[in-house]
Amino acid sequence: MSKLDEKKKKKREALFTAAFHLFNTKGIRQTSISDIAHEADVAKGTFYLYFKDKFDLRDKLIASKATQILAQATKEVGIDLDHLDIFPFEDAIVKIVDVILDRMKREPDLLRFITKNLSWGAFHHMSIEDETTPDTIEFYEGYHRMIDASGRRFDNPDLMLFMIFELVGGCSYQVILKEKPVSLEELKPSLYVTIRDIVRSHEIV
Amino acid sequence: MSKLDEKKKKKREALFTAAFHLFNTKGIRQTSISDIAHEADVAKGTFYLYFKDKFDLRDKLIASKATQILAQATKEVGIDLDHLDIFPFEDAIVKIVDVILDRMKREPDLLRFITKNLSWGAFHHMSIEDETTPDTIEFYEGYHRMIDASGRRFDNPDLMLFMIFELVGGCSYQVILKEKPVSLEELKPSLYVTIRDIVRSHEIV
Amino acid sequence: MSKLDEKKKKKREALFTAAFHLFNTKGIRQTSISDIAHEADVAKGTFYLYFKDKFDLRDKLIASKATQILAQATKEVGIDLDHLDIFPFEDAIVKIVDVILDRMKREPDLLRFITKNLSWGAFHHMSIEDETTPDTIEFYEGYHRMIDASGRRFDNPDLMLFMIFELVGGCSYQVILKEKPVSLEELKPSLYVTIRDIVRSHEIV
Amino acid sequence: MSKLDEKKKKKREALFTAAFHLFNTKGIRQTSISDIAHEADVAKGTFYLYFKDKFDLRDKLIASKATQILAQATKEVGIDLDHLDIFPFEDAIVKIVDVILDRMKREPDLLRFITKNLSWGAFHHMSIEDETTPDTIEFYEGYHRMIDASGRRFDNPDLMLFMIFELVGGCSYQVILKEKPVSLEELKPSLYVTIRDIVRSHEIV
DNA sequence: GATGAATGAGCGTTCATTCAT
DNA sequence: AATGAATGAACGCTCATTCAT
Repeated sequence: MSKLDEKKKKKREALFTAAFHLFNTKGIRQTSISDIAHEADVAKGTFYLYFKDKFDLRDKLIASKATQILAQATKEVGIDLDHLDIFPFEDAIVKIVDVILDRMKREPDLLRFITKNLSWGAFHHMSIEDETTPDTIEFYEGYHRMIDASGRRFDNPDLMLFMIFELVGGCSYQVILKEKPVSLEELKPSLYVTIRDIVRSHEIV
Repeated sequence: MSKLDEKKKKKREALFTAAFHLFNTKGIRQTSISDIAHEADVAKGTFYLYFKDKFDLRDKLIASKATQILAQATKEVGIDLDHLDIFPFEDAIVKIVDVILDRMKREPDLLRFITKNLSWGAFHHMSIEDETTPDTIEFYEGYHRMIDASGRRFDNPDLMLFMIFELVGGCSYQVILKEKPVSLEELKPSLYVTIRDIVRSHEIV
Repeated sequence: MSKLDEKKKKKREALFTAAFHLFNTKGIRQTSISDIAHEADVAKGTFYLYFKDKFDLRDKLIASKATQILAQATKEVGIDLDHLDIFPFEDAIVKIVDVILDRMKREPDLLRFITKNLSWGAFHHMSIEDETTPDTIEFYEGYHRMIDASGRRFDNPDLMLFMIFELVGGCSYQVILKEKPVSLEELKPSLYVTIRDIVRSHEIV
Repeated sequence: MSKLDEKKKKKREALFTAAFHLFNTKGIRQTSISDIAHEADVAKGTFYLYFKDKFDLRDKLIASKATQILAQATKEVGIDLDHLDIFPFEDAIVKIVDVILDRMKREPDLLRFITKNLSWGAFHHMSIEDETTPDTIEFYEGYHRMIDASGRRFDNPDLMLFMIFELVGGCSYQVILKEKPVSLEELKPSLYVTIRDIVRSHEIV
């Protein structure tokens, strides 16, 4: 990568960082492009060299963050697709969710930002675009490979994932950020039982 | 109610209707107070006699709509709190959800508007404020009375409701509005099985 | 007219005056709406209550000025439509042109502003809109009445007027503002001869 | 001419062509230097190596186009300055105008562009600058040579040319582009009669 | 000479809010 | 209570111009 390209990457990164901070601090609506540029230490016009507008930036930011979270969680769990029998499928899913929830607990800003904006649709079609990094694996693909490796059959794996996704997403926001109606540690057992129920109820025996 | 009070009620209603229409048509951000006043056929200044600002109106609109939906659904299902044994508790919940989902299917605007904004927190603390009408029953209270009447015991009824709420809310948005990843009719069986699973897993036997 | 309407009229007038001055001083391109509002002593936002944008104002200004000039000139010449035989048709036209040229000489700003923008098309279709004042007569109509009253016949009165119009308009700009290639007094005889030639060449004998 | 000079000429030409196209398509005001550079396939910075700004380019473009039109028309008419008696002076002028009008009819973009911007002053002082090509003759000079060759005397040849110029310029714009108030073919006879009238009225007998 | 990333002043426009009527 | 003209801060965005490469 040339020196100039590196500098461009830096600027883009700076805008990302600044925007993420401001979106979380003041909310997206109260954050002006001026604010972002100022915080990123670039001129206002520079913003427009990288993003169409505030919402373009937001979308790219979400895609980038969400992909990264999923990739990192999957990696951290250390699933071995070749020996998934040791590791029952449900356990793998629950573990990934657990890792993600813990991370969200540590980084509530990330949660606040992601949950408000990420949905199944966005996720499903998320073209990881130019945010792809070497260690990014496409989560959705990985999920299907996990199912194949598990040797089990499900009537509608997409629906199954979707329901887990929405359940986890919906619950975690309230619980982690407001501790309402219960704390995260209180939620987990119930949540994981339900995840297992969802998996079980979709299995074809 | 005096003539004047009636006229005021009308203005307020007109503002509600106009706002609901515009929020759904152009989105809340692109809707100005000017737009709302214009569509409601009142002067701009009049808006401020009824609402603090656009978001005040939105919040009151949500509370009003959500309460009304829940109340109407509960009523339509015709639960007899004195004979809930005839009517197993899970069936009551599922029925209510079913009625709501069907209504949302018919009124996607309502869904779009509500889901984007309503969450457990909002719901739980929803001060029904001045929107209460004689036939509005507080859903949350009703829920607890249903549990009492069922004669069964649950470890954390609030958490149980919360999980059902988030699951249904999260899934319905995507499914009804985008038919992704499945159609509403395909979702229902899985969803209802999971709701029953949630109820069962919270029961103390 | 109510007091409020009067105030509105004043504001509009102030914007007109300010814009006319600035357009002539700095040119239309270099004049910002901010400038106009500032000079008119109104807030920037007020501008938009009266005009769509700078060019809307310009168009209305042109229509207003042009109509007024033509009306005033026609009036000043004191043509008696009932006794146009005393006053040969050519003489009437030349007299009107003469009055206008003299006025333009006195008010070069007006010339600068009008000539750059006014053309046959604009003139012909000039809906005098809301600029109409009691003493404004539609020049175009008046022209046709003059022809009728003259008792003479022309093959294409519109073309005749058009040619005179373009000739006078084109020549006057350069001559009055730059005194190139001749002075106004040197131009007049040639110009009037040509106007008479144009009239003569269109007459059906 | 060296290879490098040729390349430079090409760039300049490309900028001219791009600008002419864009000025006609979107209007001069809506055309940015960025647009021009992009369409000409050169970098934005390169623009400044050839022109001071947008208006510098425009002026040079006008000069170039106008000169070329006049030169080409004069050439096409094939006036023989040594035998102008065969070819009465009026006929020469009318012929040149005729050739130009026909060309404008075929290339309305050219007309739109030229007329809006060219006037006697611009023309008279048009320093043909670096646009001169071997076959370009200075029209203004040529005009005076034509008069000399005709053996006739005029009181003010410059004024005469000026009036013809403004008359033709003013009329052609409306007529060719809008066909108002008459078509080009309907205009021509009247226009040519008036041109001859102008010439005659300036002749010293 | 050519490039195009970066700049930042400046523009048009919107709009919540006020207040005299 | 109702109005809607007036305000002016604030915003998104453009773009001519510069300059390091």
